[in-house]
Amino acid sequence: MSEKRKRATIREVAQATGLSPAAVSYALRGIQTSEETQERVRAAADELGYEAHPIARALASGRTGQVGLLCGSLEDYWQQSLAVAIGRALLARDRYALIVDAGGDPERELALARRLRDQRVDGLIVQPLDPSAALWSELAAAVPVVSIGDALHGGQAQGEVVFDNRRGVTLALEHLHGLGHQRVTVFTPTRASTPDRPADVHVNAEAERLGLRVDVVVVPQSLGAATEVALRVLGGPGRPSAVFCFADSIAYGVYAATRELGLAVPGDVAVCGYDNHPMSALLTPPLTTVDWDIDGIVHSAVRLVVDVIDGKPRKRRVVREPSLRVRASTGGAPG
Amino acid sequence: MSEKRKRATIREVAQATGLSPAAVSYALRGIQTSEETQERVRAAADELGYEAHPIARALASGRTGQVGLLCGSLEDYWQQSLAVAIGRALLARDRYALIVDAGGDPERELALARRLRDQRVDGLIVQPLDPSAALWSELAAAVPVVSIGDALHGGQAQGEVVFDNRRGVTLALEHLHGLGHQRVTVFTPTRASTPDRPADVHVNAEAERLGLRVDVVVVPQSLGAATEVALRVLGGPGRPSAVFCFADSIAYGVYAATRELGLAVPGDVAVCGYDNHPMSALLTPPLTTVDWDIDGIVHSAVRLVVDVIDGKPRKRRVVREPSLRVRASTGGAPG
DNA sequence: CCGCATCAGTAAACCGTTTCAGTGAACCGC
DNA sequence: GCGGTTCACTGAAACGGTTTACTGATGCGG
Repeated sequence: MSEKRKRATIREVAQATGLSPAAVSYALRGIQTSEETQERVRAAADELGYEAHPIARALASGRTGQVGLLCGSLEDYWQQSLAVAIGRALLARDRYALIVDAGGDPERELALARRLRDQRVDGLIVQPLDPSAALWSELAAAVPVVSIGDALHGGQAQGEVVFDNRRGVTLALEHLHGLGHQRVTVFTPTRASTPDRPADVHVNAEAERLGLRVDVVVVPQSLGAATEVALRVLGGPGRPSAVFCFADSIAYGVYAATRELGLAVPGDVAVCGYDNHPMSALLTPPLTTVDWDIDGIVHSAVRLVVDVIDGKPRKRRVVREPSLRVRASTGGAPG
Repeated sequence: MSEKRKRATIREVAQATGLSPAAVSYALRGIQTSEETQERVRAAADELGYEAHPIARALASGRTGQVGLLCGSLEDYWQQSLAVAIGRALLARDRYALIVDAGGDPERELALARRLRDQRVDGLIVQPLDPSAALWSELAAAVPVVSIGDALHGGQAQGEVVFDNRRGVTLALEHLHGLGHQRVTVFTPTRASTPDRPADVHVNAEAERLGLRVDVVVVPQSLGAATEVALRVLGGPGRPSAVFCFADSIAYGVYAATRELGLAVPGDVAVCGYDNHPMSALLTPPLTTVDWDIDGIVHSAVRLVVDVIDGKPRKRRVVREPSLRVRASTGGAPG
């Protein structure tokens, strides 16, 4: 039941030190003041328990210290891990993350991006569902944008952590092809159809090159929905001998379906994922998947956005290369 | 390359309508003004593309529209799901969540709680690692606090979503006892030792009642760390016939350990979890676990915090009851 | 027709910083 | 010893809303 005592303001610190509020503001930021004054001000601030009011500071300075994080779909466990890690990394740099989730809906993605800009975030990290949307250039003009995964079209983003999805697809399909599979069903999460859409471009190109027959099926990003779709595909006639899932979370749904259908993995159907979520190694059989070095991605994205915000010029574009983790779900390794 | 055009301010809307800024402020909030004026103001605001500046609003009104969410450890997958769901629910109520992660460290928890208060969040949802810390009462005096899980001591929280952990422990231990186990190792995540600590109180009480021998082992909340501890416990002499993990994530580590050690679940060791994360049903064997109805928890917590912020009196305390999902990992069901 | 509310709206203060445009004083080279 | 910088600091103006105190007009009961 402590009384709600008012916090000290910069004016009180100014009064206590006999300086002007402006001088206190400068001193606490270590600029435009003598060492001695800074020391004196710090002492008085500590004494009074003064801490700058972040809202007032944001209004005056135009910087909120908050970064928007716009995720394609947080139903996806890997994206959850990514979001958590980014939030943590931002906090370590004294920034707060505003995490929002488009739920796989490109329109919602754009609406949320607008909302974040209207909240005056200092920067935006986005995993674009629709990299080609015209809105991105408008947004990038108002706030620094860093993209993760697919690059925004036209290079509007101030920073990019690009996934070499072409390489990822190649790794997966070559692996399946090398194991003798002729027909592969590809499960890909909902996305806006764009020229870069991996499932449309890379998959078809790579399949053609390898002489592989592929069927692309769009799957909502949730365990339940993925399970349902997988039940239909694997339970129906003309079951493929292998499936390639464009997210480990989708592969988890496939596992649920194979269990329900009594199919053996990889005996009846081989499964390959994408992301390498930690749980993937724990499944039975462990999931073969394309690994993306989440730490490096997080580090690059946060560094890019913070540097752009702070006005430091820095490499704008980082390309990430995947690697294949071969495990038992494709029969490519002992189980 | 659209130019960074300045946004309209309330003064411009006032000018356009021939009203005072105050009147515009009132009109847009639908108070103290005639219907007709409100309509006229709305039209002008739309015309100018005016949208209130959230920072300025926050400074003047003292409300930021942001709610802090302080998680015990986001290494835990269930807590990740909880955080995501709470963030989504808050957004649906036009609030942003500031999600931070104590990483299992009670001191860090308190430091972060302070930081969130200093950020001027309107409210705080917390999954307390240390419900007994004196700081809570100081915090609760400054900002509405809603606890999830263990209740804060002394009833300082303005809202509580309480987990009946005693019941959860009873369900798990009775189940294992009923299957004939005599010795159970309990893996519990790091927490401050408090009078309410479930592992200390409920487990011991229940074990005594059932005539069960239990060993409590504290485990850091991460898959890797849990695996390591489990390897030591299950690989050493005197292996228990059953383990009870106070979080499904820990059970995942146990699964990894049993795999490495070549132990059969539940044949060599039965495993029971706590949380019922969706992945738990997908493991081989599916994990028996204590289920907590995450949707209800999220709904209650968000409703409590929002109502307190909005000054609506509401039931302060909600108690959640768990149920046991019996699956094959304890041999209690066909696998 | 008086006294008292109520209503719709206004002017100004306020929220607590940062930043801009000075201003003396000290210091510099010459 | 003089013009020009640099240094350390000040006063006031932002930043863009909300809130408080007040005002004139209208309505209403008696």
